[in-house]
Amino acid sequence: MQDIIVIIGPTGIGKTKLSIELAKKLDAEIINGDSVAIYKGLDIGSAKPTKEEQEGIPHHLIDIKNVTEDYSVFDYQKDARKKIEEITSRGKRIIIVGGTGLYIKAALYDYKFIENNNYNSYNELSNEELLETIKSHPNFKDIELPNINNRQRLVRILNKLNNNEPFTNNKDKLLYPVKVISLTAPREIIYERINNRVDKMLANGLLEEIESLKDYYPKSRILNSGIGYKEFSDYLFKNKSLDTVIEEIKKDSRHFAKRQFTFNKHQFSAKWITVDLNNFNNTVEEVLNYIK
RNA sequence: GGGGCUUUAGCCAAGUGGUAAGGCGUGGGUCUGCAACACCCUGAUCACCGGUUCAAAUCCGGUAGGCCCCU
Repeated sequence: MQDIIVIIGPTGIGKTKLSIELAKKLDAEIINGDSVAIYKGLDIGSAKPTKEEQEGIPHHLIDIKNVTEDYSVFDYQKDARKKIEEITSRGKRIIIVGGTGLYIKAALYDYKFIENNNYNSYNELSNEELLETIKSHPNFKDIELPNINNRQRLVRILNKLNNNEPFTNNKDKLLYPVKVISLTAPREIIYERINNRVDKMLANGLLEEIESLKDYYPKSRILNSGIGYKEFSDYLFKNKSLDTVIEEIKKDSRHFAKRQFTFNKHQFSAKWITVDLNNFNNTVEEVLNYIK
């Protein structure tokens, strides 16, 4: 099997563009690695490539869910692995692109999840009590515990213990041959691009997209957590000003980009490439050289 | 020319005698079922000079910047 090309990097750095250029030259198909582009209708705010921008390259795992549906790493792991097999069997090369590091990592590495678990949110327990319950649980062994303030993770651990799920840690075991390209650029430039891109999204009709989704907000997890969407909740249902919302989206995107850097730096073993924003072809060439 | 107010980290800001809250931003980090998630860490001797005091960001005097009023 040929190496899977994986393209990661902070939001707004040009991952999508690079993936399409590469796909054209390598006769590859693209698997989306972005947790928001999974959803139908979230086009502008997720910076999903339009049909024209896709230039005829097959794109997978885009628009496969409705905003009212939930989707998780586990689902992605299954879907992505299935796509990898499928595309490989057709003899085509694969490019995985996206900003959701955990999704991509869980698909490529030997992360263990099991089917059908029961989930309890333990609303009646305080964080302290959660921690105590975990520590005194019969299945509790040497598990690394998260910070006590991290309720979300504590609840997950307790659920794992109850369901007797494995805690095996195979995060360094790769399942496929890969070449990971991690895109970077000076921080100030990325932040500037992010700010500009948000303005562009609004000019391209983000507000209309939001209005069209208004009815789904109450019961959609993704609309209340995705950057570029969640911030509009207060605009639609309270009356926060549009300007404030726009500033929040920019801020959240900048923070996100920073976290992506951290994740990519420590969770992947990658070839780091500084993007040439003045002449993107140089970057494409550089990546092609690396792949060959 | 006279009078009053003001000056705390990149920004906002609490603190009126016992040795500097907090928020934002920034930077760093964690990461196996919400991951565009959740969470952790991150900074100052308080404009400057001098005085009072065992002890001053806190009181007194002066200098400088800012704001306001009067002539």
